[in-house]
Amino acid sequence: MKSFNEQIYALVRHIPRGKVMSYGQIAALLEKPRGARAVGWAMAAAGPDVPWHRVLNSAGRISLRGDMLSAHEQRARLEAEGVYFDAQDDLKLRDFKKVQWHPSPWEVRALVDSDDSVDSPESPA
DNA sequence: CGTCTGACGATAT
DNA sequence: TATATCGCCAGAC
Repeated sequence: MKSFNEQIYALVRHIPRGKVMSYGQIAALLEKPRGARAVGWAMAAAGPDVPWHRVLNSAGRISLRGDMLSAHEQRARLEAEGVYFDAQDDLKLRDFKKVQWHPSPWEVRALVDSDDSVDSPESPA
């Protein structure tokens, strides 16, 4: 059984381009309904192969880490995938519900189990 | 080990 | 509807 972190990365790696998910949603799909904060922690330590920018909070808004730079980069990456932001709140998605990915629980387990990627930079070929 | 921290989230005010 | 609080999980010390 993969660790919670590994499962998180495996799932996030499979979020389709132009789609997003919330921290709590990811935790719930991995059978830890109250593990949203842990997901955020995992994103902070995510490697370059993890599309961390496709993960937002439950309000469909970018969560800040203190500096605004990372938030700005996250927004830029999402816009590059065709995701639009609210004109009133530049960190909030315009149509969060429409771009949110809703994989079924069994689909999630299947892709998490089949994902053999590892977090370390040196993945065995 | 116990304690504190944080890219969260639901509830109470 | 907009803050303030409190609970949770994995890690860092």
